[in-house]
Amino acid sequence: MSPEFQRAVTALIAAIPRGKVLTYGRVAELAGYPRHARHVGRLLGTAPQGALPWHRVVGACGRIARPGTESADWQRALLEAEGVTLQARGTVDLARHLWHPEAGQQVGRTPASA
DNA sequence: CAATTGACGCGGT
DNA sequence: TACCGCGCCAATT
Repeated sequence: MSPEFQRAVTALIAAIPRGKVLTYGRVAELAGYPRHARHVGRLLGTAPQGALPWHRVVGACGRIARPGTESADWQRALLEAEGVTLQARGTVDLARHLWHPEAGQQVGRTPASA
């Protein structure tokens, strides 16, 4: 995993607005590394906790990762605290809170040659 | 060097 | 709707 990947992903997640969320796959894709959804998860797992709003990253269908763990419960609490409407199953309503990054806000792979 | 795992994702049964 | 399997890409053992 190149440090660039980590930089792009962490920066991207850190850029997620409050009350919005992104899916692992989306983060990887926006960071410039499609199919690297798992690596995003791995990165968050290895990344220092409290360093970035990892709670704004959810599964493909708005599902919270590792259900049953304290982390999952904590994540839900954080999301609700941000005003994120959770569906009955405890999943995030992506239709309402999926972050739609605007062009120019791309954090990963900064076009230095632009 | 080969096998297994992992904060994932999608399709099939 | 719930459960199972396969694909992905790197890291670890």
